[in-house]
Amino acid sequence: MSRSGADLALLMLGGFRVLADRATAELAARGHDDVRPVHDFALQAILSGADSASELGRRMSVTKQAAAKTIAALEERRYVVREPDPDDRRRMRLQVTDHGLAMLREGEAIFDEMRRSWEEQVGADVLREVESALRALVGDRTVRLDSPGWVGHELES
Amino acid sequence: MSRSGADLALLMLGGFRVLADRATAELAARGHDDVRPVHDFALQAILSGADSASELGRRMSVTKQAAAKTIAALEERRYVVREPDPDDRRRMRLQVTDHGLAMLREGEAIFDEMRRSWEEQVGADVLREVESALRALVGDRTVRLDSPGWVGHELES
DNA sequence: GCATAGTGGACAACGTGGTTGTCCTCCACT
DNA sequence: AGTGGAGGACAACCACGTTGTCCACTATGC
Repeated sequence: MSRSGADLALLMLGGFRVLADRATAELAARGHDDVRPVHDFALQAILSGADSASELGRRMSVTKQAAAKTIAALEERRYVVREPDPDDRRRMRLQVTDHGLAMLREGEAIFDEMRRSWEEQVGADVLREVESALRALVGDRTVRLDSPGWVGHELES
Repeated sequence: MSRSGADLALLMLGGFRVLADRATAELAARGHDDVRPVHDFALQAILSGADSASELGRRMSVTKQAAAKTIAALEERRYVVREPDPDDRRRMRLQVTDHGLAMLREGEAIFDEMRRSWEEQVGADVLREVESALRALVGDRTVRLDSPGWVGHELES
């Protein structure tokens, strides 16, 4: 096979999609429907300090407008609240709600569980190698999440 | 770190994106601008027998409408031509042009070269393990390519 | 031979998650 | 006080999917 390079790329995309699709389904099963990993990741970023739209945009390497849309979605689903910043009247400070924290915890557990089960399947040392090899490939780049659509699909069972 | 599961997913996405972005840039540098890996993959599928919109849709696990749009893009860029099928007057038979073949060859070479260089970086046996571990995760699922936007960005250098 | 079911394809409307571009408010600095 | 820059909102647009509908044609069954 001479498509090995392309296949490899597809394999990575496939791996991500499998994980993301399962996580979406599992999250839905646990009561957080209509949530996709983007939301989880964004929430994570907000929690770890990206408390404004502009800042969130920077962290996720998307425009502030895109970040604002994500935030609007999160707000609508009650994962975050926005309140005017008393110190800077331009800003709307973001705050993760309890509901958001719960979702975050669920997401974390789901992803960790998937990792664990894969580890069981292929072996701990192989997984370690996979991770470090991927890290070598990806380097220090921030992983951008601007991938509309990649995750909004049903499992194909 | 307790985000290891989520990080792992992100790592895969990141790996894919690094590969895809580089391929896009490299393809552009070689005269095929405005081509993204989707096009390469679709062309590949057409070449290997998916010679109609419906069939292409089936192979790529998208609707025939989506496939038709991809085909329209490929046709516009002169990578394929559509001509009426003399035996079945409903069909428009697809044919990859020389220009398309050239792009395919370039794409292949680029992906293979990236694979080779990664192999050099992490070692051949590690790469083999990565591939088989990923294959174990992905399973027999067809990797869907319905990932709008994931690849149309500039490298961040 | 002919009605009916199914397939290929086109068109339109829509959804999602991005992008630019513009504008306004407010902060910060000279 | 005036000016530059940051935060944010709004609108238009793009890419790439999705449904839904419709038509032309093929294939099948009586």
